[in-house]
Amino acid sequence: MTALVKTKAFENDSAPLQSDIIIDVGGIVATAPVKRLKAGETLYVEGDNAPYCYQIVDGVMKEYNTLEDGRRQVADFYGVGELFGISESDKHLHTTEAITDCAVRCYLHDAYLREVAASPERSQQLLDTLMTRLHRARERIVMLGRMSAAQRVAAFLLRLSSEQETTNDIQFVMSRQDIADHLGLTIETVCRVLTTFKKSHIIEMKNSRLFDVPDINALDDTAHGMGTRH
Amino acid sequence: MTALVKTKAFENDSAPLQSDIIIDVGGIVATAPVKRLKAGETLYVEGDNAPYCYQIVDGVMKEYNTLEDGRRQVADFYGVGELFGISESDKHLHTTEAITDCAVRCYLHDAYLREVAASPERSQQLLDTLMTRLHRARERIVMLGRMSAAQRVAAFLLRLSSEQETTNDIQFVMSRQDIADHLGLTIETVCRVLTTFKKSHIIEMKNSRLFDVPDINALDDTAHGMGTRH
DNA sequence: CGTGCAATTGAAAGTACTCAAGCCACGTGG
DNA sequence: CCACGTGGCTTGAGTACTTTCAATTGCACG
Repeated sequence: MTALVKTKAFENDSAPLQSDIIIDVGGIVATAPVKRLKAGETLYVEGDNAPYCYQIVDGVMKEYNTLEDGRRQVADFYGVGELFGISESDKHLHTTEAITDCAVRCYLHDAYLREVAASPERSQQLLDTLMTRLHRARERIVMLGRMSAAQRVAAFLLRLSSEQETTNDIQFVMSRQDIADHLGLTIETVCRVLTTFKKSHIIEMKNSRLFDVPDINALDDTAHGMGTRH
Repeated sequence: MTALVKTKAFENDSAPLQSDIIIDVGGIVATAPVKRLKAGETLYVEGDNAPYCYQIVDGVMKEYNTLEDGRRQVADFYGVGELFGISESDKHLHTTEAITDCAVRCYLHDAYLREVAASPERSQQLLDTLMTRLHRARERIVMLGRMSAAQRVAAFLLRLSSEQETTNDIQFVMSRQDIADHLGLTIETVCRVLTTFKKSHIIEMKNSRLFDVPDINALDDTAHGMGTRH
């Protein structure tokens, strides 16, 4: 349950990072350097050599592909504790960029895999991570293939909501463009759907990145209920 | 390089299965029972307990999800040699059905994972399989999120083409409905796109499931070229 | 108070969908 | 042998939803 919400990173550099969430994946945590990124900074680009894989210590990152014509498809957002860049064999297959200021632990790819191979538990752990990612990807395939704009946005809000323990609020860090690129929609459609939700009193917009959801079930109905594709 | 093409399974039950392609994944091949399925038969349904994972010995299968309203999203097609059902933790997450007559080797899920855990190479092998699946899934996410109907169909034909070593022909076993459910389109849209391709002389339809592609580059251009979503 | 970027709204166009009907190959029964 | 029914595929007409293009508004910042 990672939170794709704003954290207070860098407000005080001596403040403890949320490293209690970090599992020592290979006994290599101690030696793994931590890299800090400013919001908007790119960690690596699709096609780059992939000597490292990474685990988020603080912040939120997005992983995306750019098409020939400049459109983007955001594969996933990662929050604190999540590992990424591991599934790339040799070259990175995505571009990964910090949405907020971030801190990431860098593991040498080879060393990491060696550690994994040497330990059944760690192997199992990585296997679980990959399987989870695969499930997430498959869910998104269903979403992109078969759900309407309203359903996609509702499902996305639901995901955000489930990832934070706050009562009824949804606070998030990604832009409308990021959301659109994640859901396979345009920014305008995302806006219009949100406006519709607001008018239907499914959500209340405290500000453009902080919503209140008085009745989460209404949102859930929207995500799963009627509304064919198109 | 699995072939999602018609095989001559069951024409002669004593004919050697294409088991030369089968890698002995765990020394458990010898003891793994082989199950035979008629075309259209369901191996397991979403939500079933998942005691086994499977590897295709012969035939082509499809793995899909059914939505509340009856629409389907085909996650993937599997051909000879491919392993599936492994990423499910406890319950199956998809329904899997034989498209052609099939033969599948059944591995006890737990035993298989134990074998994997005990062997670094096998572990690596499974890791590779999962990573490949993840890449495939991500490619499909881009496709479903950002590509037009024509691009999706072209990309699908390209995949089929690359999976068979025949000169210019594309022979396949899945129905228009399967294709539509795989690409997130309707059966009518698939037909119309194919008709367009035929009129543009990008393909020639020898019969409804056997096409000729005189110029594969034209198809490639269609898959990657212009044609925004909507 | 202007500047710049993000978000929102409007109007028009386009793509893919729905519904409905026609076509074709094939198997069955008279 | 042929009429008939079935299932898969194709085509047509009209519609609905999303996109595109073009402003406009809102908000933070200097």
